[in-house]
Amino acid sequence: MTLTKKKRLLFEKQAEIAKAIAHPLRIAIVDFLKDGEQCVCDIAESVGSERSNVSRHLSVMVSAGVLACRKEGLKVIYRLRTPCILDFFSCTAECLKQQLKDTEKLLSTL
Amino acid sequence: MTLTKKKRLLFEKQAEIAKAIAHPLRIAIVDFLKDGEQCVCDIAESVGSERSNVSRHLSVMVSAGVLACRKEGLKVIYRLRTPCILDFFSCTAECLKQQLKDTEKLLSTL
DNA sequence: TGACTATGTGATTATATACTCACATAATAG
DNA sequence: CTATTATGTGAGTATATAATCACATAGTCA
Repeated sequence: MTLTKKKRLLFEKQAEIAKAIAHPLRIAIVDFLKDGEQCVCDIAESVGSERSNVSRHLSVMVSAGVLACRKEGLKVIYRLRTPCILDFFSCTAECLKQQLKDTEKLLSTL
Repeated sequence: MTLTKKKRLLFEKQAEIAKAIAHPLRIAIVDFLKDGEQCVCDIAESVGSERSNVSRHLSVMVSAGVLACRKEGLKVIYRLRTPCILDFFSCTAECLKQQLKDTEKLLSTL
């Protein structure tokens, strides 16, 4: 137990944000929202899942502070709250590239 | 089902990477490793958890491609494999700031 | 008002994950 | 060889998460 309470709390918050995008469907949602806000029904159609399920995923991401939403008539429109979330995508790309590179290096020694 | 197989696979990989850091202890580990590689025993002491538990968390992160490791005598030394993972930390900071800002805005209307 | 549409939620079930303990493995030193 | 240390793993339990279905709510329009 060498972590301070402050750090511990920060790490929990950070983990909550990471958790909020740690699901293929939620990644798909974030990807879909990168070009602008969308309603639940369009999001559901885009990612190919039930509305009730999508609605739950959306609320998780709102709770974590990844998404924000507003009502517009019958619809609820969701949007990314911080564009930096998209940086995560380029990092994952780098991770996957690095994985590929390491695999190639391993294979070349055989 | 409007997602292509290719996108679906990519989103799964990305989610796996996100999952790999979506835990307070794993965030703590990544934070500890930002200044350089470390062995399991030192990591365990730093984050304040059992070695067996830490070992499991480490293997999850290696599988996802977030960490890499090497043996050195009795010890196994872990390190971040892609520095961009640390960018996630600044993004979460931005998310938390934004949350605070929104809360303040809400309170000011009362 | 009633019909319709979009969204959210309760309850259930299935699955995944985390933690602990005891034990196994591997490297090293004597 | 034995003892020691660092690490990893199997099994069990507890908890968290996801998906589905049925239903509730809220806004719109005739």
